[in-house]
Amino acid sequence: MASRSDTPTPEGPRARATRLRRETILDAALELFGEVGFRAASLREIAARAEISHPGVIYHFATKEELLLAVLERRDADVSERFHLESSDGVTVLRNFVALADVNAHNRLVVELYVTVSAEATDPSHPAHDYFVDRYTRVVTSARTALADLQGRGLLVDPDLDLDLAARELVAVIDGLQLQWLLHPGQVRLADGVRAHLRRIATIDV
Amino acid sequence: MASRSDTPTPEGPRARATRLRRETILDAALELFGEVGFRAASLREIAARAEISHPGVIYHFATKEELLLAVLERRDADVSERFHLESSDGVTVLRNFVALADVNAHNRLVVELYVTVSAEATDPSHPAHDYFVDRYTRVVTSARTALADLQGRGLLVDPDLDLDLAARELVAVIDGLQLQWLLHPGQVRLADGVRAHLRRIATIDV
DNA sequence: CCTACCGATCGGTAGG
DNA sequence: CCTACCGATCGGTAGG
Repeated sequence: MASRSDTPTPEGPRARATRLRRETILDAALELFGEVGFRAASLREIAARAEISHPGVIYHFATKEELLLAVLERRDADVSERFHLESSDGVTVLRNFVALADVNAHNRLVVELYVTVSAEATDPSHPAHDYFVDRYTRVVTSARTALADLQGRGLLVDPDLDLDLAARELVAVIDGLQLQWLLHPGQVRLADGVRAHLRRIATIDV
Repeated sequence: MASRSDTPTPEGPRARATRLRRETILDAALELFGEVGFRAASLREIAARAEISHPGVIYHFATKEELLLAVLERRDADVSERFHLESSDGVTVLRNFVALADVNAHNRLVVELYVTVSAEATDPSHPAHDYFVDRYTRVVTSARTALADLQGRGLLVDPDLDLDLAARELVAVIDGLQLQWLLHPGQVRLADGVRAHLRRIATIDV
């Protein structure tokens, strides 16, 4: 059985060194996957950035594919820890969408990773294809549930709003603005764009 | 001087064969660039799909980079021939955005190409980086000009709409929905999403 | 976690 | 527009 998170097993110096090394590799991989995508990224370049040999990377992550999934899962864990996109209060969820856009606007590497790899993963043979199909199902469902909550509370500008369409539009605005933000840095206001979109749909403060 | 387009120089059988061969190569390249991106696409695989040797591809397009730009330019020429995104009538321009989304919804290969390569090209070292930076400047400007026209004619829901933000949002909705459409085919209504977005902004029929 | 290595594949060139 | 070839680079393995 795993140790409780409030009384973790003490981490020895060896385990700590391994964990830090893995973090360094994940940092380098996130960076390169974002720059050139998964397929064009080489383990040797990731290894060089992590200051390790390329079989050293494979010692920690058995395959390049496993490394990509580890990068994505680490990021997911980080986001679900800091944001609550599963709350039952729709207003909270929508505010968290804006807050997440705001955080992303200060983390170009993460935005590059998601924009580049999600696009690459539209191909069914891509190793992260299933991951992104599931991810978008979850995110769109979360947006739809939030909007339905607002609809029930009379907080929508148009009470007959097409919730499926609107949920996908909200997610689309976030993704599309991120792409433009990468192409035209300094000219795109990520969080403002999402906020403006939400204000047009709901009579809430975001 | 080039021959007038209404009285073209007669095309000999040799020139015709060359043109058709180039079209075949461009078709194969569009397909593979869309599937795996520019960097991961190989000239050998493109050549195989065009049923030619890979030096044969290079005979027609000197480098892989030149081939990518030729694919994008052919597509641009096709779109600017069939749609008028530079009209001075804002309503026409916005209707053409919807019509273009509708056409794209029947051409998965083209959507894959733009979603995948535009994301990949956010990297400044990508051969199509400048192309996409310019392209988005043009498209966003076109949307902004159209919205400004509507504003002047009192056709906006919110007369104080932030035009820069709204123009980028419109383009973002189109791009974001295309990504979702590739990930969740059959569940995303591309043209409907763009139409719904426009109806929320302007009091026009689209 | 390193060095040395494997077979496969890459973009592009030479020569015809 | 083909065949044959070049040097470079790839993901992953063997052995320590």
